[in-house]
Amino acid sequence: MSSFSIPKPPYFNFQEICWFLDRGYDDCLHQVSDTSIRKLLRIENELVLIQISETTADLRIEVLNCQKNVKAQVTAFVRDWFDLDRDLDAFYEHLRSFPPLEQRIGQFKGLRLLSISDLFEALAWAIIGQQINLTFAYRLKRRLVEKYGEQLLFEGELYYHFPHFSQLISVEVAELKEMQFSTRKAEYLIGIAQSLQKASISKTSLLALSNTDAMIVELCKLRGIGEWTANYALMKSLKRMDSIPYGDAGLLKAIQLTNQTEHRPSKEEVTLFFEPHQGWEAYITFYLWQSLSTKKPLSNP
DNA sequence: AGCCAGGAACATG
DNA sequence: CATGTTCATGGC
Repeated sequence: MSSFSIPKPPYFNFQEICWFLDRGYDDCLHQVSDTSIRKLLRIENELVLIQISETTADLRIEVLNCQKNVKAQVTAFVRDWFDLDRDLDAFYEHLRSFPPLEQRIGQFKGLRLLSISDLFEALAWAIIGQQINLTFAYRLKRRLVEKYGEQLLFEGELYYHFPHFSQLISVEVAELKEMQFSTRKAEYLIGIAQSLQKASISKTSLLALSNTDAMIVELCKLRGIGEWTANYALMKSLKRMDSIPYGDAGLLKAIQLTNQTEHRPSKEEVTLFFEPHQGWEAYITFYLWQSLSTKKPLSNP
């Protein structure tokens, strides 16, 4: 087992991150305990199980199952996953000018936007989550991952990795329907896997575009991807800081709570809400989601 | 029991 | 262009 450290940036709250990752849902892609997070990575055709904990100044990374030197790749993954390179000082300085919003999300200082690096995983997770409650969405994701993903048995525990899109390209709709996917979700997932296989869309091609709006246009060409899904994927996978998942049920609820209005905001009101916050839309959305979850004590390992 | 969940496609007016 | 319907199950 190898281990190494990554220095914590200013404003880093490990506990807030653990809370976001473990908001009472059954996420099969990481395990959160009192003091550490475990996650299965895929690095150069190998499954690598890592455990992340914190010391005063550092994040401590332990590679649990692998002898190879994967420090560079694991470090890169964690930096991306935890968004460690973001300067949040500027964000919190900005929030000070907006008391109602700061009151709602200022308590989450040090929470960092948790990314989903793989574009297929981000899109698939968004499609699964369309219009259903999160409890059910996590259940569907688990069924998909257990059937088509990769797994590693370590010390009697099974750890899972999200399936690569190539695992879904020749799946039948009926197969997914058996797992209680709706026909549409099944069609969307398979179709998007096929689009990625054909390379008619890719993270690289999106990154080559100049702005978020152009990326949204490209993503929305795919069946099953509308404005919400496109923005969600841009926020979680490409880290477009100006992406806004318009229409998101949680976002609308949180904006209503922030503005203390009687009704859910219209799209115009959402645009108006974010108008003064250009460049921090994704972070504000992420923090607003966190503000909706009731924190529970972390479960024992 | 009924309504809404981290929506989108498709049909219709 | 604007509105209505459908999807599928869970939680409150």
